Amino acid sequence: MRKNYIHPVEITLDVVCGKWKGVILWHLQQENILRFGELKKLLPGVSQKTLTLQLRELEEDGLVKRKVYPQVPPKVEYSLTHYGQELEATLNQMCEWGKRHKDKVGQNNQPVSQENS
Amino acid sequence: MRKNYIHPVEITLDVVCGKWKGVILWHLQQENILRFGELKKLLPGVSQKTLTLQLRELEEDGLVKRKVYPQVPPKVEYSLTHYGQELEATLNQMCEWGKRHKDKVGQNNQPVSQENS
DNA sequence: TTGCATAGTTACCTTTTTTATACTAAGGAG
DNA sequence: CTCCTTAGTATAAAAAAGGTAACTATGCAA
Repeated sequence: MRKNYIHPVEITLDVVCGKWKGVILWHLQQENILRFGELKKLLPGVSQKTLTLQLRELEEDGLVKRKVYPQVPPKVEYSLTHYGQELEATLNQMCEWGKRHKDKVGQNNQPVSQENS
Repeated sequence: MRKNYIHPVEITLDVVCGKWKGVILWHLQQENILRFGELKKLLPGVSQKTLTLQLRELEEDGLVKRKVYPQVPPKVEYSLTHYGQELEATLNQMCEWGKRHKDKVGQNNQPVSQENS
């Protein structure tokens, strides 16, 4: 157990709050099955290490299933578990809110004053 | 924007992913208006500084309104903005998922409070 | 023999986030 | 005059998260 949660929303946030987890879950929801390399291409900027770690945590939290094919070169497929699939409504809500507010977020902290020295 | 988002869900996660932000938003959604000290009591374990910082970030992201009464001792009231209120559906979804899976994520969990959505 | 393929691992480092502790302002009560 | 109140600041420290670059395994193809 990682934490004494004060409220159920924290449980959800806890498993979903990693820099890339939201997008990972979203893509797995769309595509059903994705290989490691496919995910990597879908997340421009992730490092191998970070992607591995995010996937391992999602797996540990029971959201993602990891299927390893005993081949060389390796082949690993990721998909949502039943638990992960039940996040669909939440992810959709987050997507909707995000779309509505993408123009709003973070516009009041623009460091624009470079006029005088 | 603070980041080059590759998907709208990231926007939402970005403004909601702070250690205490989920519960803060939840309580503000329930109570409409809360003073700083009331919030502090509702979040056992939070430090003054962290609570201040979380609230400042929520304010900066346009989710929370801060109303200062020019008194001594000071009185400051926090409430959700319209933007913040629009997170209601998302928060409710997260709460529901969290309740369903509190037994899954970490087995030796203390029971979470059963406030209703 | 060399090189390529995939899905990692490892060591090291920087940045971000959170915590702990002490301190402040200004009026009213005693 | 001193203490109490609230909503913070200031400073330092610790912890967590994420990034970079190099390295691994093993079968196959040239």
